[in-house]
Amino acid sequence: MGPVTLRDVAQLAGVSIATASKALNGQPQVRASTRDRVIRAAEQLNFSPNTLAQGLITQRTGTVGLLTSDLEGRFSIPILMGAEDAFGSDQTSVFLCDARGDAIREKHHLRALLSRRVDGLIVVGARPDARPSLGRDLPVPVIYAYSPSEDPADLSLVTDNVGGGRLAVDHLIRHGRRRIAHITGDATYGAAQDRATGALARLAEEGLQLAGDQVWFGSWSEAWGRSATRMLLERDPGVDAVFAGSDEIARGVLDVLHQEGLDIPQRVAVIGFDNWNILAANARPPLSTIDMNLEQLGRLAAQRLFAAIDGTLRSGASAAGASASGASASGALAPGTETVPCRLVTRESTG
Amino acid sequence: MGPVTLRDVAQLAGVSIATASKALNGQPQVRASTRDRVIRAAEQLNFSPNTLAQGLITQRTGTVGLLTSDLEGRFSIPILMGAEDAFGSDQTSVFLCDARGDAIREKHHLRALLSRRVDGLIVVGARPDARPSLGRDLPVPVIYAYSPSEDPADLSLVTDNVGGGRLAVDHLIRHGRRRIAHITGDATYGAAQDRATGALARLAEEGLQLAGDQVWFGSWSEAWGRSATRMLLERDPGVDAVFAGSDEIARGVLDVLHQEGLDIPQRVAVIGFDNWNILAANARPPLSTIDMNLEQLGRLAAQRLFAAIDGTLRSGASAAGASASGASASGALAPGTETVPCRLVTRESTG
DNA sequence: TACGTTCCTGAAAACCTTTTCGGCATCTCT
DNA sequence: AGAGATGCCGAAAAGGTTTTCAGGAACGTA
Repeated sequence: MGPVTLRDVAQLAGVSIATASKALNGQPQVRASTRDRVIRAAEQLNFSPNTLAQGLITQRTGTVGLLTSDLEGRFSIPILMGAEDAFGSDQTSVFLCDARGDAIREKHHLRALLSRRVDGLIVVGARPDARPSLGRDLPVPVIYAYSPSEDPADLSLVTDNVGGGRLAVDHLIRHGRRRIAHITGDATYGAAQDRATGALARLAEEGLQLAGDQVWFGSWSEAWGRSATRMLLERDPGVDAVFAGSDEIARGVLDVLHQEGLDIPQRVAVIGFDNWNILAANARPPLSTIDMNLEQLGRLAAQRLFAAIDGTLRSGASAAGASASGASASGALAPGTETVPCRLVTRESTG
Repeated sequence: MGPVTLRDVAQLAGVSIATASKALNGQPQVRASTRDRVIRAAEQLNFSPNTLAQGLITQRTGTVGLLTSDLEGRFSIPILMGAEDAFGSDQTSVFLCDARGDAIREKHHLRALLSRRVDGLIVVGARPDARPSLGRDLPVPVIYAYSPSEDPADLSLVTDNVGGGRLAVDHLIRHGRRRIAHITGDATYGAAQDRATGALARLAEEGLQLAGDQVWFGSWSEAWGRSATRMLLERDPGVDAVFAGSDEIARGVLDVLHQEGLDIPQRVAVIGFDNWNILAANARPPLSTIDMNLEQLGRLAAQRLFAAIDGTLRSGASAAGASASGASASGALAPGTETVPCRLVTRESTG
């Protein structure tokens, strides 16, 4: 006995397959009593429709592919969660594919997803810098999240790193800090540059100079946070606040400040970036930080994608005979780069 | 122009759909020259078969569901990665569903996955303790990873926490430590109990007592690691090694040891648990720890699942007429709980 | 030449659902 | 009572593939 099909339900209810289908899908042309009979039969048999067959005919599978290069990383997961709950579990299921940063594997996954007839794709990169586009002529809409696409014709959703940097420094200034340093990660990351840009802009508005007279670029590690802090204290012992480019770096900063016996936040305030909970919330003292709102970014990506899917379906249906203009489905997506603002999370490290 | 179908390929190659199908699937009853023509046509059109249609007829979708309750957590991700690469991206795609720890949402997801006709399921819990079974009469094989199922008829794959505890203490003993303390997390977690059990067993073999005369149960946080260490040092100042139940706790331990000016590892060695890289590798000094081999666990889960799927298909096919014994597909899985050993990762915190 | 093999190909059924459209019965209105 | 409208239902096609089975061609043999 295989799985129960619509035929079984129809038979039990004493109607045709067509009627059973209409009854279960809420089509109006079914008498109320008939509908009830069908629904009861379906419940009794614990019927659930075969989505493969549905997808085959409706040309819509209710699945999306999430193509990431950063599974172990902390970026794709919140995005995934945001996407998941925006889609709603009954409607849409998510295929998760990790390309491990390998372009070939990515192509493989892409092909597999397309042959599974996903309705759309979300691409999540491993770093916030631009990444190659999957191409313009895909049969489904694509959204790039976190890492923007290099092709401006694609729709990308990214964190507002400039705004985040500004937000961090603004917070420090509001707490009366005047001698603010910035220790951050790898200078080749656009995110590092952007955060520094935002920070400097806010300082300039206030007529302030950066403490230590430079942005301390290095690596995204606790060790770099430690050594940079030592150098900083040597060059500018009067520093009263540090904006760290990541929570990891901030942990290193805290560590050295403790060693030097400098009270936090009395003597020096510290703010991080990422709101990586395990690091920030457990720090001593708990770390104020900038949250990139990645879940919101994921939700937004899902919403945009949804809209695009509906759009292509409608336009695809109506334009089928009228136009054969372009195979691309991305027409439904307003191209460009959308920016999601950051959010300040205050804890005790800034008072 | 919709997606290219087998009909298009057949037409271009000048054969029937049936022949095209056989040619592409490596069926023997096709002349070599014909096969070539079909393959070239398929390549030229960039054909990829509609997996929905394939699944509909072969009764096999090449998809599995991964049902987790711990997405943001660090446990499901490595397992997911292990599963992903064991499946091989061309063959199998993974639906990822996060139930957020809610049983109702889990039911929802389960229903959705079944109606998508996944070939199998992997269930990953949020804590290492037993969780309710999804039930015995599911139409596909199910494997429980990390959290075992409460039903012994299911197949569960879990970490060997007892062995891990033993491994940690053994490592400390081999480095000449005799006064070993154990600070760990919530006593209601089976994992905490098991790790302690393993640790105590190894100590007993050596005729040693636990330093501080007790296992320090508390919470899985850095803060607890700090306060427990202070209490420990007060009660037993001569302690020369600490086995922490998690890397978070270990970070707290390190912190206080630094404050007290006790050299690590000279004066006190510290070992953690989890090998949570961001915490362990960046610690000062880098933290020795126990790795739970979660990726391997994921790979193993995928392999077992694969075997079960093949098994049910074959037996399902051959037994279809002969027997109508049970609807359950799990007959192909040897039930019980399989245990995956832990692995020692040595860094500088133990010398 | 007639017949039996062996090879290859194609028509058609099957998988399960949705949707269109024709048809029957029941009403409504004159 | 007859004509038209309305409400419900079912037959059938469609979606893209796999697989079975029948039949045609080519070949070898008697």
